Amino acid sequence: MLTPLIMKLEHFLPVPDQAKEWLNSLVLRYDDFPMHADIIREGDMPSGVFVVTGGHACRYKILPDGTRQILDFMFPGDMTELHSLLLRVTDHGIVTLGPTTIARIDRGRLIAAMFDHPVVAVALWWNALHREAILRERITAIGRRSAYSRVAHLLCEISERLKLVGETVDHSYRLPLSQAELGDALGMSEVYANRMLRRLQDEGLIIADHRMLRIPDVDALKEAAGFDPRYLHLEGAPQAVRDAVPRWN
Amino acid sequence: MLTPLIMKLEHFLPVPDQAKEWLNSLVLRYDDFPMHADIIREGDMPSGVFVVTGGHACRYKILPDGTRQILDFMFPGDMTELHSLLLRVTDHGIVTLGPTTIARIDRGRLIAAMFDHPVVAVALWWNALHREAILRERITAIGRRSAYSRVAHLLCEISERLKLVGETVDHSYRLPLSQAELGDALGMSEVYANRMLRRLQDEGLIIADHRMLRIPDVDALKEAAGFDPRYLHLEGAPQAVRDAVPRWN
DNA sequence: CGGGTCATTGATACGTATCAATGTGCGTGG
DNA sequence: CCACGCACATTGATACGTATCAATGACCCG
Repeated sequence: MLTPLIMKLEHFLPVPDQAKEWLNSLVLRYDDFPMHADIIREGDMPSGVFVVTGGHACRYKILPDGTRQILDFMFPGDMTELHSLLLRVTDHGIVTLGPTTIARIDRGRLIAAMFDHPVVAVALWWNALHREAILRERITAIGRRSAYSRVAHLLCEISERLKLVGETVDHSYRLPLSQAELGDALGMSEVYANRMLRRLQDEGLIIADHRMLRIPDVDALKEAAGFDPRYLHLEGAPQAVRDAVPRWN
Repeated sequence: MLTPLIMKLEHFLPVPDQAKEWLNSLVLRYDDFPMHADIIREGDMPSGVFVVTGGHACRYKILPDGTRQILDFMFPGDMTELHSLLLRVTDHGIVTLGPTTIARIDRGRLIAAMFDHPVVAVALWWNALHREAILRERITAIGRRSAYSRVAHLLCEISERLKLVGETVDHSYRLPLSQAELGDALGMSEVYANRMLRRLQDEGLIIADHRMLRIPDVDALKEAAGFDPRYLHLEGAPQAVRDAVPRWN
């Protein structure tokens, strides 16, 4: 079931039951991947659209010298774009962070029938803008924030994103990353990522045990991170869009 | 006229004359801005869609400590997304780098009538993917490349992007940036950006005078940059899309 | 119970920021 | 037409953030 995707879209705009069923009907099949399995390799002919329905993955690039940059995370509800239709090769790979389930989507029907379900089309469009905003914020973080703030910032972002799909319980969640992966995502070394995490703990901003993370004082962590959640655009659709929905059905 | 936008889209897919006229008919008016003028300020209610038709601008964010990160450049032919329709506030500003002309687009007609011109819809979609790929590559560069490679890489990217809209003459072009702006785009200080440019010159990889830039040996510069142009997706539409176009008209 | 992945810590090297000063070109007003 | 001011480029000296290397410890799974 595409439940996480629907949960996410509903934060933007209420999705009618009929459209939910339609979305679910686009699933061709579900595939399970083990930890650290490539779903897409850079330079592949892009494959179809898919949605993460369980587990966690990330987009990444490998540089000539072998280092890796993680570009973005894919949590439940996150999906790939239509690269598959419009491009000849992918410019990045996607790898699982742990055991992961994806739903493969019928691309043709998705495109063709989005016209029949404008609510969904609009919600997916919002989703694309949301994703792009996350990329921009990552650029800002890596370019201009200290390592310390960057780690804090990413922890805030992950918290918000997991909350969208119900993977947090009051400001604590299971962090689906190793410290090496955290470093690769933030453009720093594994060792330094460790030190920044440690400092956040020592200062009481987070409580981490194994990979369970608790944020005792959200505002304090946001302060350290310079985190302003507006870039995630979680306020829901503007009134003009809500007003237009009935006309679309 | 939206000539630069059309030039760019045609690198992806031939655009019928009729669709070109239609695109041009969407322009509500043209606005001129002087150097260093804000077109959009962060936190504004997003304004409509616009296309840069002359001059150069950039998207940016300002951090709490006053530093700036430039997120992306907007060259002729580059346009804003439909933030205006779906979001409540913008998450970044847009400022001109020099005197700049923009074409304001009739958003309503753009959306409504894209259905009538699927070729344009698809080309604009490609354009969005192209832009997103640039953001991902910037993350990679800032996160994992040395300052030296980053500068070289950006010079390569700008060269390719300006070539798309006819602003290069065999591997030389006018760089529309100050060194401070270069630093802000690449997450480094102005002083260090200067030093890396200088080193590129000393090593004969670029020839720069004022803001005219010549690349005497493109392959050498690409080598230093670790630049692989595939991420720009300039190969044009896959055959499947080209085949579908006649059906859409 | 052994081997592997992941977390942790210390010592040291190096890339890049910062501060401060000087140089260069250019537009503007007197 | 010159002189001034201003933005931008350049350079040197120094401080500091972060990478790297290397070793040890903790945990998990088969």
